[in-house]
Amino acid sequence: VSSAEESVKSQLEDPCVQPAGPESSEASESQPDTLLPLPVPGHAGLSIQEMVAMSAEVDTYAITKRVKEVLTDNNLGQRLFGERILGLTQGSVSDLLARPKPWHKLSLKGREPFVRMQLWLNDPNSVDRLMEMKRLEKKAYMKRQHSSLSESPSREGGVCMGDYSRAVSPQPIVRDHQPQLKKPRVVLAPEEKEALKRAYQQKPYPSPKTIEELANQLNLKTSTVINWFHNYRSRIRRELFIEEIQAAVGGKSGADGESSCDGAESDSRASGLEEPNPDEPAASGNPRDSSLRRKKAANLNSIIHRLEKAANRDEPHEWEF
DNA sequence: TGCCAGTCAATAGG
DNA sequence: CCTATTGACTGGCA
Repeated sequence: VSSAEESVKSQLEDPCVQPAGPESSEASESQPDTLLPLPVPGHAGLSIQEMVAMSAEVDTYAITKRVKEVLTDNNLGQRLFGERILGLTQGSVSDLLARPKPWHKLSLKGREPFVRMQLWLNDPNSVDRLMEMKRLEKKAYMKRQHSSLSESPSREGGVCMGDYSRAVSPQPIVRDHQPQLKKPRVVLAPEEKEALKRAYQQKPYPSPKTIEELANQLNLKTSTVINWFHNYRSRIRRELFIEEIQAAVGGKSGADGESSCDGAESDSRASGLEEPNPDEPAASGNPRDSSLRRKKAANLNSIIHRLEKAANRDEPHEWEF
């Protein structure tokens, strides 16, 4: 009812709206802390959380697609975008952009990054600002390199604004030895994963006892097995969501241009919910499962078909209130 | 407690 | 450099 709400709606809704006011409230560009809880410039001081709570349904798939285009078109990396715009790390951004969950399956927290992306896309100056940040980072980096070359590799004095990001400070370490005191990071062997997947298919929710056994057989810590099951379940679930979001279709008007169409045949057809079926890893083995990709591609055709169909029929949007 | 969602962050490929 | 993958962690729930 409030005008604020109206503004939020229009902002989030149309990927092409232009904010009336050329705000330009230059918002720092320093501490990550300054960026994150941003009150969203140009929005009556609304916090993203508030906006997230009010925002109408958003097409996460369309947004990520657009973001990917803009980033690649402008040579902007996920790290920069993630740290500066979303407040997330590169890996998270990659994951988010590659497998966005449908809006209705997201929690409030999970919607936040998408609202930020939408806002970012709607802001005509966003790209330039990011490029500027990139430039500054590079400059700072060069400066550091230079100073460490010409002088003692110690401090650089605060010559430049403390801009570069956060966790980029893996420095003080080395003080002592114990190079291995840093968790070795478990890397499961292909056969171990195979075994776990087999166990999963037999029982997605293994009892503590079963987990214990598996851990023993595979020589893994039980926590590793537990984590593996949690992760695997959620990732499988997510794959299903993705198919759902695409099939569900919200039939956005306009939509951007076509999409590439792979020339892949559609043999598709898969059993029920199998999933990256364990083909033969044998021989030279195939480290990465790409069968999922294939399957997804196969789905694409039907999805596109449905999208076109949906685009025809009018959409009964009814957010209201 | 166990589950899940969202992330982090190390690391493997390019 | 950059991106994709993935084991582990965190906070919320019930």
